[in-house]
Amino acid sequence: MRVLKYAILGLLEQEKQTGYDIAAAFKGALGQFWSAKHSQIYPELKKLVAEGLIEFETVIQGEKLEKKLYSLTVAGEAELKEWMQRLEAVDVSHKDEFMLKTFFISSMEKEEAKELFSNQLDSRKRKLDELGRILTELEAEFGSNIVFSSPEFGHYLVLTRAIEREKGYIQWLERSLQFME
Amino acid sequence: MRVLKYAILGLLEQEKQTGYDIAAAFKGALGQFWSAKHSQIYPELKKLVAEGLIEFETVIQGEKLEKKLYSLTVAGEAELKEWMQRLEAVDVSHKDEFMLKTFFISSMEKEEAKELFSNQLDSRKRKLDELGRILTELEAEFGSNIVFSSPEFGHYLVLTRAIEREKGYIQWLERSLQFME
DNA sequence: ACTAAACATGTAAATAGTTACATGTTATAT
DNA sequence: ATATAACATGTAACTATTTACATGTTTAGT
Repeated sequence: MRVLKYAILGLLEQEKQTGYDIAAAFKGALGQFWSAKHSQIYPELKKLVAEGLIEFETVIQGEKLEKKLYSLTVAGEAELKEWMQRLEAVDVSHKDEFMLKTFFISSMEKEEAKELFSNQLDSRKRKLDELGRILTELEAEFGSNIVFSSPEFGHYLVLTRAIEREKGYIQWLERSLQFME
Repeated sequence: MRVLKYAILGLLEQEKQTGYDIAAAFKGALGQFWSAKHSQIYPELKKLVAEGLIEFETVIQGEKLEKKLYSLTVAGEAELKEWMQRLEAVDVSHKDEFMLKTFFISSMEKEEAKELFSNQLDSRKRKLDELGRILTELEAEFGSNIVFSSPEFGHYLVLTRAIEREKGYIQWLERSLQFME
């Protein structure tokens, strides 16, 4: 499927940037739904250059640090657009190791299961707090007038989705814990 | 992490079964959160036998079809238990290609974006219907008295989680579409 | 001046997962 | 009888991803 290819094309469409910047982007809100390590990014960038979808200019940072600023070619823009418009089927298995354990819950003692769920609940709550803080920052910077045409609309949508996903998970964990009483 | 290893151990703890049965299990509710193809399952089974975590007896089906019924060894049971009790950190990136596209939504025309979201909404609604039917079947078979000690409690929890996940996704899609008006 | 964190780029080796190749048996419906 | 779907097991090749190895520069704080 080469999804990383499109992730990179999409990021470069927003802004000229280095491989390092791309790796950093995956550490933000985007990383909730897609990410890759630099060891995967650099070879992919090389491949995309070879395919003529992106190009780069070498820029000197400070005295001698050479960094590569990548940008989309016309062909790259076309490929990105084609992928964006594709209507793909919903993929089934969003892998989740915790839910795999849950499936096997009958092999556990009730107290063990409760501990497992409580611990997961704590982690999810902490993550929700963190996401809430990021949203607050975004709203502080752009106000509540983020609409379709705003460049940060995508960021906003992804954040709200991540937050609601956590909320849903938390509710389910709480109800499941009650169920175990 | 070798999660497939634990998926197999967990399934074998519930019941003696063949590689084919394991592949079939991933096509049910469990498959919403973990799955693997038979081409990954068979080599993993071989590896687990070599490690002494599972063993098999060859059974003749009909005239000459040899099938291998796998079961847990004592060591396998211990490994499964150890994994079940592990309190692991929530992993960040649950990869979702649609959300990746969403992040890049500002590169689209509004009408294109609406089509993308409407299409996703339809798929999600169809999936929700399907999951609802499976839950109805489960409740028809076991009634609403599925409690912690029931062997189908894990199945029930996983199904309810899958259903609520879809509901949350659908709500977010609907609100996002309204936002685009 | 010095140090630590952040910036910056790569490769190698291993593991995980998918698609394609390959084969044969058994049960069910017509 | 016969065809089809389901049962059953494997390997090969490729793609995707992670962990580890490897190196060097720049910026910001003390």
